[in-house]
Amino acid sequence: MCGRCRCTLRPHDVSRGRTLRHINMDRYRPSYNVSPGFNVPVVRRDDGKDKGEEEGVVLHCMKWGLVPSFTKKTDKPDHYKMFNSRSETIREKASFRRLIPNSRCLVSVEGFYEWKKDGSKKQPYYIHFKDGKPLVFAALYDSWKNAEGEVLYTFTILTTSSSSSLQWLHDRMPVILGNKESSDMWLNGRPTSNFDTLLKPYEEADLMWYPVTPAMGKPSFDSPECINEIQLKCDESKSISHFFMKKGAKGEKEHNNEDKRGHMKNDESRSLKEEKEVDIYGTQSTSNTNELDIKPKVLPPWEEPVDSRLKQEVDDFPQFPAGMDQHPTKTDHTASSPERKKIKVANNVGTSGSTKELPEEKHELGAFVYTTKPTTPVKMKGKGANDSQQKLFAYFKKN
DNA sequence: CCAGACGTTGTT
DNA sequence: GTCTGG
DNA sequence: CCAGACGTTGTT
DNA sequence: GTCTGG
Repeated sequence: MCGRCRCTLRPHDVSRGRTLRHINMDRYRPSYNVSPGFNVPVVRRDDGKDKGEEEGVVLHCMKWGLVPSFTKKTDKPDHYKMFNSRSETIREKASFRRLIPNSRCLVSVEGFYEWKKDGSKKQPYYIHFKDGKPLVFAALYDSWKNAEGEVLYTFTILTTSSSSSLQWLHDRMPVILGNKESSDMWLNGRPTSNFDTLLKPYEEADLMWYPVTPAMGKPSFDSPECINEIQLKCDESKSISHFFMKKGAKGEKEHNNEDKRGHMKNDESRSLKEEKEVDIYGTQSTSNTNELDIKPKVLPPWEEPVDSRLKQEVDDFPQFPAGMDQHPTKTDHTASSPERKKIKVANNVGTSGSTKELPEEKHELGAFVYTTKPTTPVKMKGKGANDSQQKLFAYFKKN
């Protein structure tokens, strides 16, 4: 994958010293935190037209995130939909297939970011070449004309499976053209060429990486700080262990049943700096074990845990029939009057209810009959929702 | 014939 | 634009 | 890709 | 969680 990168290169670096004709380069803004929708310089062929151009190659600033030429003129361009394209399937996909013969281009960046997922936690890493030279990505571009007649050039970065050394971080990586031969082939190859040999994971040992501040996750955070290496926090269990160690008596019961493998996993990096010593015994200084975030247990309604008492109450309800997604009304026909026990529940919450007229449908479930029909939505969360409603909301979120 | 799609990623 | 599906 | 929101009627 | 916005 490749959804964020650093491109602070000078135009001269992108064109590798060649003097190329510039197109829209005034739009280029170097950035440590480039995301889809940004203008990025790409190198592409410029055959056909002006014959006098050097090398038939231009340096063209385009927006990252492909908007196919057949996109409806009235549509709002969405650069996040196709900022990547799977190299394995570009020959099959209508949006990419037609670009392979004559719309290949090269994207040069100093490095890119990848987020490692650990359960619900995400840690960004910066990946770059050991010697700092630019990474050259294989890309495809297209142009689209909007309703005003303005032409928009966009590109998509090809992806492939990850190299063996990056597999731990992510299962996809951008297609990196690691030498002049391969980048020349992608740029200058004949329209009918088979480019399969280029569209492979980059397996050489000169790709390096290290963890960076999670603050760069915000697309507006553009600063050299994005690529500063950070010291990863210790493994959760270790931190907790230290927390208890400090408070409790030192000679007390040891926390021996913790996962002892955990802290090694989080320390993956391959950086220019000296190899870090592996802290096998967890005796590393606590100096970087920053303040433990002890959040007060005040959660917004949509994160509130289900109250066990109410959950029990709701669990007594039979499951909704499959496909029921309207606001059902439950009627307990075991009661003497059908109207006596009518409880409205909602399983699509947070929106103002459906207004379309739907026929009433009945679903029998044991002693109960569920009736689906458009009703005023039950307020389930936020200010104004009562306690019971919020708990119901939590319940339905869980199921 | 016309209508409709046309994409990747990840997965709490 | 071009392919697939009805 | 990640960040950020997640809400409305009627009127105390 | 899930949707929208950048």
